[in-house]
Amino acid sequence: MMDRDESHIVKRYMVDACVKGASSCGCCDAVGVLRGTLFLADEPLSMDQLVEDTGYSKSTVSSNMSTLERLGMAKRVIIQGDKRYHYIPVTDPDSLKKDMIINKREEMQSIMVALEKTENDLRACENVSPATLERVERVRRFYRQMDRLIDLISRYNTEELIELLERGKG
Amino acid sequence: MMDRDESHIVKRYMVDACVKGASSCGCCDAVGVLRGTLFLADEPLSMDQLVEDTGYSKSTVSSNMSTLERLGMAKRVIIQGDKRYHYIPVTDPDSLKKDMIINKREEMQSIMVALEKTENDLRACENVSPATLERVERVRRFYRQMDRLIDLISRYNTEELIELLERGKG
DNA sequence: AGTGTCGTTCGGAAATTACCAAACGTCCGA
DNA sequence: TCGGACGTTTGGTAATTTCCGAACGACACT
Repeated sequence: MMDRDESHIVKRYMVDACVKGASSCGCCDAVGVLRGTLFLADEPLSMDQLVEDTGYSKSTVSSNMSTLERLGMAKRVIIQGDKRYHYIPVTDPDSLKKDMIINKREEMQSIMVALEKTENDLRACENVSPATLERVERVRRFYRQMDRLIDLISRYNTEELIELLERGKG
Repeated sequence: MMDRDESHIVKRYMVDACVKGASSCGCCDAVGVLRGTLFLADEPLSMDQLVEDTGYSKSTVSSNMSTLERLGMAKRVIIQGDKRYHYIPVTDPDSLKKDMIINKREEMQSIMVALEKTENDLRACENVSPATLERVERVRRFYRQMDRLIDLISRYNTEELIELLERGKG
């Protein structure tokens, strides 16, 4: 039998996992804690409940819930007869994959833009070694390829992709 | 004609791009600056040169170059008749992809381990709602799928993947 | 062994970030 | 139009992170 203290221990793993995941996207711990809490809740949580469950202040919860929303990891829902917001975790695999890819892609593209500018500037520059230019070109090709790949990946759902790649491997 | 000041401006884009990329893997700015500098160098750079070019201290360069190495973005090379280390940027697409994937995969797996523990603990727990358990299961399935997918992706090189997916799309 | 050159590690300072409490704006019902 | 319940924004503070200089250890050459 599991009492309340033990249930906190259960939460630990989930929260830790989410914190780890969050910090690897450059998010602060609070984002992970909130996501983990949301996952293990029996029902949509209001901000007050999140404040109580996590121990963070209202302002911290508010701002971090918006980043969680922006990342596509949580959603607001309306509860009938309650004017407060309530949050649910996003668990649908295809949504999660989609947002994961969208975020990664934006990253890629901003790097690509910078690489493009660099390449142009280098070409306009006289005393630059061909090797350097070649190197920048190569990296840019890499990012362009990865971007293309991510685009293609986004057009399939996960099962399709796995099947396609397993088949292709033969 | 481009003088030294203008060449610094050229560097800016590249360095900025790398800084952005670095911070999205949770690395500090110095990692990005060092990578960018390495990309635009005409030859392998010693630590002293990196210190001079970036303005960082020797200790900062040293520690951040090891993370750059760990991430597979830079490599040490031996220059004949010079006992100092020299660094070159990794620009080979397949190496870059491989390391990108390895890092992502380690991330995934540590999350999966935590999710597995959570799921087991939840099963051992009496008063947990089926909906919660279902939610955790779903997320775990997602990460398992993504891990499988990443594994498959790592078995192809980028061109093969792009071709396969373009063909599959039909 | 002694000396000089490298690279890493360590402790403290500076800068950045996360967090909180309070003030603020907004929406709804009275 | 007022009052109350919510959520967001804003300064200030505490904690973390980054960075530097100094000390240290390793290696090669004498």
